[in-house]
Amino acid sequence: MLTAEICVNVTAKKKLEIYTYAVPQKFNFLAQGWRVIVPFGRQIVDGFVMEVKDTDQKFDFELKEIKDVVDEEIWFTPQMLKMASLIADFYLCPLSQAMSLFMAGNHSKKIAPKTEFIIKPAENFSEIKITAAQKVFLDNLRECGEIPLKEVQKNSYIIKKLLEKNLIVKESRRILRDSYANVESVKKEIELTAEQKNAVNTVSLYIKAKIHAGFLLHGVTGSGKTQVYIELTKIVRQIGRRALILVPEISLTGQIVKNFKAHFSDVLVIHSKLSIEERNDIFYKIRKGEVAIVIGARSAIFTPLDDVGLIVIDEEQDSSYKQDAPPFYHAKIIAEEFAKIQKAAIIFGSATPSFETYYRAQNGGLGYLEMPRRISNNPLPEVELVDMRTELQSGNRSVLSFALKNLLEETLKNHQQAILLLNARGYSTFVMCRDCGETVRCPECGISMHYHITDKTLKCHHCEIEMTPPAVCPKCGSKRIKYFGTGTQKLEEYLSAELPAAKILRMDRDTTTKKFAHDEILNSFKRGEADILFGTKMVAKGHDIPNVTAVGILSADSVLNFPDFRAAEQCFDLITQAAGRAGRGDFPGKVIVQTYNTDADAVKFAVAQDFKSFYNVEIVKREFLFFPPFSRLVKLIFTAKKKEKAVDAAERIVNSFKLEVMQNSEVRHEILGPIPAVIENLRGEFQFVVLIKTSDLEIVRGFLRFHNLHIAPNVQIDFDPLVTN
DNA sequence: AGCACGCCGACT
DNA sequence: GTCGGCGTGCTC
Repeated sequence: MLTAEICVNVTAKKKLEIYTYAVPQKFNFLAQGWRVIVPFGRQIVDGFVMEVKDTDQKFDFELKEIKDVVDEEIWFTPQMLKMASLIADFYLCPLSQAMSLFMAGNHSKKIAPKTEFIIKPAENFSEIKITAAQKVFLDNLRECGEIPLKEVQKNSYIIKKLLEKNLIVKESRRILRDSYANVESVKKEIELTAEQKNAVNTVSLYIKAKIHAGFLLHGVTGSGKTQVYIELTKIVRQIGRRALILVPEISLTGQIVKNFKAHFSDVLVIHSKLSIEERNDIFYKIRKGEVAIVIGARSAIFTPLDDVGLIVIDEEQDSSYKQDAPPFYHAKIIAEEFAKIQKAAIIFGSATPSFETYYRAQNGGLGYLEMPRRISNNPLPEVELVDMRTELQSGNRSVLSFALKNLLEETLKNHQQAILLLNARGYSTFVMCRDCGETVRCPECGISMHYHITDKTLKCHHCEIEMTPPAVCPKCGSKRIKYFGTGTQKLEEYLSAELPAAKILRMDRDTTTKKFAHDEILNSFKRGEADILFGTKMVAKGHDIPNVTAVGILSADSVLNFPDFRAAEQCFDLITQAAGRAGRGDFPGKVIVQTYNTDADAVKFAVAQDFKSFYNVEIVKREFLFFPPFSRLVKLIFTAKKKEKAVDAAERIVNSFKLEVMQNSEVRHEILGPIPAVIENLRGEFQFVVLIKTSDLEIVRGFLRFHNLHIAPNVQIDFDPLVTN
């Protein structure tokens, strides 16, 4: 009897996840890597074939039969299976969860490829008499080779007759969708700077020799990192290997995709907004070897792409490379493992590298390639710091300082463009009762709700809950309810009032829900259809618009106030990125940074555009506090309906860790907590956080396994968390 | 995820 | 004594 070992794809964490199923005769072609649909308990779930055996073994239970197959071909290559098991081991997650990363969403239904009918001339046919019209049609078809049926529908009678006479045949053909097929761009041959050449030459040695090596490409904004990626991809193509380019978000892919498409024909783009069906088509093309270059957001590492010679992680410090749901993977870590397996070069590109990456580059873990100058020797923009406290004292209660307002007016007069960054969307950022000080908070998670003026609702930006604003204060009954704080919607109103001549364009999550909304907004701005682009941090990233000469950062410290050890690093990054949008063309740029916190190192050094000094100051604190890069972090999140239960479970683990690991360990560990999570009560569940800092991740992993935390239902494990609370 | 099994508090 | 609370375990 034919049996299959199936890894069942159910969300629960369990001890066992491989089950034996009977293979019905009609599926006797099944082999490792197929996706199938199986009955499991009372449910119907999808599963992955790990092994097929022909056995006469007796089972003390009755085997169930595989119900159906999902795809038309094997889904998982051996390479993908290897990566999945690596991920499961590293992140202590179920294998099925790791394997699910290599698919578009979960689906326990068959996916039919999109097909169309084509007609083509029959190969063997006997000469028979046909009408003149039929002959014309047939000759034309022989000329073309094949024609989709729907394009010649008006000739349906002729086609019917020709089919009857066996002179043509009808076949179904798979259609492969590609929403980026029509992206076009002009190829520009550019003379590389000395630093670009040096970077290309260094890395290309490893690419040509097919030796794994990692590099930090540390280039200031506008130094031409993309061109380095393109030159290296050319070398990869010359030796017949493939390239994988990871970018943080879809908003960023537009620019890079265009640049790559100008140089290469076999580029494909992957991101999470593609439909399941289109993603399937893309995987099909990759498996068939028709694709040499894949560009995409973090999930683009989960493809069948093989024989990869180069992996690029652009803007490697970006937080979107980390998944914020189990298994909490970081694309950087997975990409580097993939690079080792492939013997590929991996490049981490950034203007403001993460401290972990920079530290590795300083200590020999990565090659260090520096590009401290902009291309064509454009100067970095001039940056001015404005203290909003003195602004307030001199009677300016507006969100725009005098200096920034002047700069905007000046920019408009010169027919140049400006970008404004404000890290809050909605109209007002909080709603408060003037009499008792009560603020409206989200009933699910407890963070303050933002007022949105377009639909006159309060929205929680964390769990997207909406409600109508209260007419009277729910606590004291007062009618004196007021809206405070400025979000992008209020800024829009303010800009129209203060600068009536300016055409303005808003970009935040509310205006970019559609598939290509980012590109549309940025392209419109690039064509000069607006003078000012303003919005949340997505306005700060990646794009290259030569006519932008002014940048305003309305509240640089909004990031700084997060209670997290990486807050300063992120604040520095945001200011640098935003400032980097200015002065990329023929005119020099000017940046105004507004802050209430002029003394903060992150703000000071970002204004001076001095990454290295900032790093040198900040890294000392990291070492003292035993934070990364001096330790690895593991965050445990304990959840329970009753507060005491979550706390008890967390405390037991903290005590065990101290007793079993810290007391007799030769290397340094620290454990903090349990502390209530920032959002303590999420959907009626209490969350408590325990943070482990360690110099040996393997020891911690062993401890977690020993206590079965990886299969405990009320615990989430986050390796290398981005935030500690 | 669902659903059965099983061990402790409030009721006819 | 029993009805039902939901904590725990199982699904080839």
